[in-house]
Amino acid sequence: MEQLVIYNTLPRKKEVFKPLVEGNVGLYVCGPTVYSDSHLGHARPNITFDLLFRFLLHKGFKVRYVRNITDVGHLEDEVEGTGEDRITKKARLEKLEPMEVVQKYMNTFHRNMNALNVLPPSIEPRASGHILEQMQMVEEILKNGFAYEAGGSVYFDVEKYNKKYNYGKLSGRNLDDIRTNTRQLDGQDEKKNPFDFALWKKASPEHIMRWPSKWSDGFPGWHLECSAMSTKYLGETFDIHGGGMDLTFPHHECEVAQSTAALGHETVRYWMHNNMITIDGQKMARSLGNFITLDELFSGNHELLEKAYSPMTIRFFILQAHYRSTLDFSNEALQASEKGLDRLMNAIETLDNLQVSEESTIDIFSIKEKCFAALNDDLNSPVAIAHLYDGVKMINSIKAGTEKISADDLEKLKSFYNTMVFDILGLKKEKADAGANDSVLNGAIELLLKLRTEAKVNKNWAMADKIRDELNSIGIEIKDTKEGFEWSLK
RNA sequence: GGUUCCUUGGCCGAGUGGCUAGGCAACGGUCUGCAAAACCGUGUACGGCGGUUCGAAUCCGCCAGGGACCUCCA
Repeated sequence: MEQLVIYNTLPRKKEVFKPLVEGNVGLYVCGPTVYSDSHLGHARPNITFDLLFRFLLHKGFKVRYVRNITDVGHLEDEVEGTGEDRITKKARLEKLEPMEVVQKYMNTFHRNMNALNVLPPSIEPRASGHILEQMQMVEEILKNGFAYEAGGSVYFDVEKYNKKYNYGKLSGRNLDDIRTNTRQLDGQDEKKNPFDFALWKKASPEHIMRWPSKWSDGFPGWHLECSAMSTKYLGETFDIHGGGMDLTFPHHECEVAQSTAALGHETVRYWMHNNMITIDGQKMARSLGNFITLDELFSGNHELLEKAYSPMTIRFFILQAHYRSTLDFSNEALQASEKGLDRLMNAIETLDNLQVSEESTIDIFSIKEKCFAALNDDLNSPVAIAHLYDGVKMINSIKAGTEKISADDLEKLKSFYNTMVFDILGLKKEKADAGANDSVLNGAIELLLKLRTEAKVNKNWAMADKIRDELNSIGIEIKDTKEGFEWSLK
């Protein structure tokens, strides 16, 4: 099979992916901060890297996929100097224990991801469970001279680090630009420079989430957890680190700096960033308040939604755009995905009822080859899907009798669609199989349709149409075929 | 303001020097008692203005519009 090429944010170009240890891949992806419901934007990185995970598995790699849960509160409103973090604040608003908030939204996140058919990662570490590792890393950075203690907090010394290494290399900045553009915040006089960031933060008296340390009762800085946990589970050097583009700076830049400062070398070989989902051309974000939660999408319960959209519609919608492009939300676009997915799935079902011939008049091999070539080219799922539709046309043509397929090719084609659509793209059937789980219903409908066939034989069109229309209105779709009829639950 | 990215037919979205993805919608046809589904056919799109080139949506320059990051963010 061809080699996988991925776009690496660090050199800003596509590179052939070669794992550090042959046959094995270490993958780390920034997971959610669990303080509110997951929204459409969160679906993107999870589906993107789920595709990567599945594709790597398909290629035969042994993958350790680590995706963290951020459940340690971090400073939210430094301007006001309250020092209150998101999780603590939410806990007060909802009168819950902080860990209760964490559990609640983590459960929702898992439920939503499961609905989207996102495979669970190999390890899902929580920041709160790795305070020790984070403190050890602070210790290392202090020892190496790239951090300083001030008033019970520990800050990363960006200027000093930049003299030896290059702060800004990932996000394409240099320290002079950052210096002139960093907002001057209040209550930061402890820092030598405004762009220094906290490794350990002393907790204010009202701050609930806190851990004892040699510096103070406090909590780790936000960027630290990913450095500490990726190193712990994937080693001092690992293959791929993923996350949303909005995390490139400062989060990932700080991660690079911390890891380098602690270990003396960089840890990540390939950085991958997915683009944002937009709404009216603007990024969908919790902070902007323009988000639609996944539960709202699944239920249709939101003023911007014309209807409910199934999890697979959402997944397909996301896969129909390249992960490095922005993707604009709209009802029209979602409905187009819904119908398109339906057509794809119908064609796959048709594969089970095709007549085989001696010879094939179609070329199934080229579709397969093109699909894999597309995915190998930086996970170009939209192009792979486009080729799948060429196959849909073939399948329907075979059914219509204008093309032929041999038994051998049919088996290959089925196997390919199963692998590509279900295993790699991670789509699944959502429609109930026709009455399969209810033989009574099954029999009743068959009976009605036989009566309808009789009515048709007698040219009693009114009766035939009545049966069809009324079954239709209760959610059963009737299609007449040459052989008689087909029906399915809508 | 700094850095950076984008602008493709009615909508969503690939592509990125010549071979004019794909989906949805629309129109015409085939099939059908009608319908649905399916199939066949139809649309010559690349923000504007210059330049490079035999040839540009694709490269370069300028202009216009929009976004992202610079603060928490997927």
